[in-house]
Amino acid sequence: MTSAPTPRSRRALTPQRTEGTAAKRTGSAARTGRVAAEHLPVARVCVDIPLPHLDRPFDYLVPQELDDRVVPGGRVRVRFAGQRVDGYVLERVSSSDHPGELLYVDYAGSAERVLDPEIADLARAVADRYAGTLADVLRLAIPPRHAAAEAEPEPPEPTGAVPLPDPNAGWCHYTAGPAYLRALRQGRPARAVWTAMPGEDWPTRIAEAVAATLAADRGAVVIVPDARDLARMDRALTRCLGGADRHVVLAAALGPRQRYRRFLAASRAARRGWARAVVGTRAAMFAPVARLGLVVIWDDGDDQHAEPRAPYPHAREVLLTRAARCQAGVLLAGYTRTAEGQLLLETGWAHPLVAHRAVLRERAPRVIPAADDVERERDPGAVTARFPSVAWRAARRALAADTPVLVQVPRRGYIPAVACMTCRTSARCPHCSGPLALPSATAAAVCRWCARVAVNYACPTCGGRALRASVIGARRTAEEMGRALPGVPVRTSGRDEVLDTVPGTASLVVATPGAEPIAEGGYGAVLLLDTWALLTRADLRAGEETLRRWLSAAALARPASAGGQVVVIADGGLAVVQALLRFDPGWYAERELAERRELGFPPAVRMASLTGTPEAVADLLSLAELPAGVEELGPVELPEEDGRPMERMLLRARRAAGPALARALHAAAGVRSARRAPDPIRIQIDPLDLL
DNA sequence: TCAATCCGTATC
DNA sequence: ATACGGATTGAC
Repeated sequence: MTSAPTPRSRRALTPQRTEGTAAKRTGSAARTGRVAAEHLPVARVCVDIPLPHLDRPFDYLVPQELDDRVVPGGRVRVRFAGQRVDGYVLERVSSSDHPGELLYVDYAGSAERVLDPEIADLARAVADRYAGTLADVLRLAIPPRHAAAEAEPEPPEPTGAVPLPDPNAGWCHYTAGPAYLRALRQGRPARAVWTAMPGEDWPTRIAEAVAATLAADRGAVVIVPDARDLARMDRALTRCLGGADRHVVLAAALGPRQRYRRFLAASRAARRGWARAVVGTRAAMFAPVARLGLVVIWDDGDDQHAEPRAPYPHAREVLLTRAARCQAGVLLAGYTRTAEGQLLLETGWAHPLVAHRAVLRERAPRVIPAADDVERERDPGAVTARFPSVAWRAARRALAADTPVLVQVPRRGYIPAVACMTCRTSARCPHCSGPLALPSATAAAVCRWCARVAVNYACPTCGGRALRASVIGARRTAEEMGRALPGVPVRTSGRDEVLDTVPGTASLVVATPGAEPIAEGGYGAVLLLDTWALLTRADLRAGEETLRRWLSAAALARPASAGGQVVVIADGGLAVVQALLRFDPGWYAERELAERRELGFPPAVRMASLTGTPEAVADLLSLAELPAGVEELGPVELPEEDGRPMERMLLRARRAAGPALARALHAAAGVRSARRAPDPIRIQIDPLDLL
């Protein structure tokens, strides 16, 4: 091309090309002697480069010899800015709008269509929502290629009808339960927030919902937090779907080959139009499924559902987006209800599925709150001191009845939070409602969000002026308790070793939250210890999270009629404890959401956090054309990284301004990366850890 | 007047 | 990230 004064405008007049001319204007083609494919010679490619300003398709010519391997959704290798990079073919088109010469696609390994069109579309939407790039999302969505797995033979299409679930088996105990199953059976996009009752066999209930969906010849995606839940879900699906050939289990932990193999199985089934179920941990939220009719997420409050890699999407949000785009049903499920679930109910987008009160009373264990007296904290080492007599009584009673006892102990390493010395209300910034921190024993409290110093802080609840950082740290109590209860077998289940199940006989099971084994017939007693550590976590979601953990442990107890007791060592006046006592997480979620509305926290608002060096954060902010009404909080200092100071800034916007906020941040990041700004910035939308 | 270097911009 | 073009600088 000769240099024109305004090449862009001149080239814009160039008419759309046919395949022949497209090939001719490529100089490199003449040199290499390559010829473009006759039909649809242009491939629009998403190159695997994470730079925000390159987050758009690039066009390449398809050489004749690769005609049948450069397929929409396939992988290719292309030259980009002088380097060879991988990319995905988004589509094949007859001509390009690109004014310059097109390069040829270098290489296409196989014609396997790993990027389903629905997923490409979803990935774009997710990237937009999270101010990220399509390439980053595709990296989360598509496992790395493993060539050997592509050559393996495919299983045949399963034959025979899916057994129909009985809507009166388990779902009849929930308001609108049978109607929900019926709607799925008819292929309607029924959306529900389900609060499972204690003792519920939730994998079976979910499997029934999946069976109803498959019976309507639509597909389903089920996401669970961890491998243990995945194994349970797999078993339930095998049982309810009359075999293992109608669902695919996906998990990152499988290893590269198995992982790619399973992904291919799902992908090929979807391409053939076989309605199937995919079940997995969070990466499976992007698995291709034909005619998606239902998305399910179990325990959507579990932080395992938040992807730690850019652009940090949350499985709940991805699935909701996906369902909305596909007209699919939704089942947001858990023993508890998140504020996000509550919001879906209050906007009328989803319906509640809650247990009928009478059944709940029948199934629930008895919950006994035991006062958490301040005295004990002076002597945290002594088990007996941490362990009120009510708890000992409940434990001994359960053991005497030859039933197991579950002891839930928080994990170590919670960040100390600041609370009122007198009434223990968490201390919040009077200006922005962020959490306060005590930099040192003598210094005044500082807001972790807006960095304002809270001088003369007064507790809004009791007027107290003294603050203290709660000293937290859960000790392993297993041996000590074992010593106190001689002759009783003691088991532990935690990070290092997670037990799936324990026998229904007298034993002591000490577990950290999320690692509680299921006991045959249920636990005779569940003891919730060191609850102070959970309740005062320096986390906005401390209350919700505490209830979630308590309920998942309490749900494993026997019904009160069979002697099941739950002892929670906390003040019975606290709302969280009240919610546990009444087994009413819906009530708590209402309060929680109302409070977040008042304080301006997600999901009532959209938040964005910007993390980086102070210069980088300031630079990004100066470039970003933020929508009107965005509130800037901070910045606050973070610990140094590689000897460089780091800070974090929060942006608060109305939910409706969320897309515009993400767009503005992505655009600003694009400008920065285009001019090779040295320090990167992490942009997170609605991050879980809003400290 | 020419080469070495810097800066900005595009990457198909 | 490179890669390239145009502007800028500095030595002949």
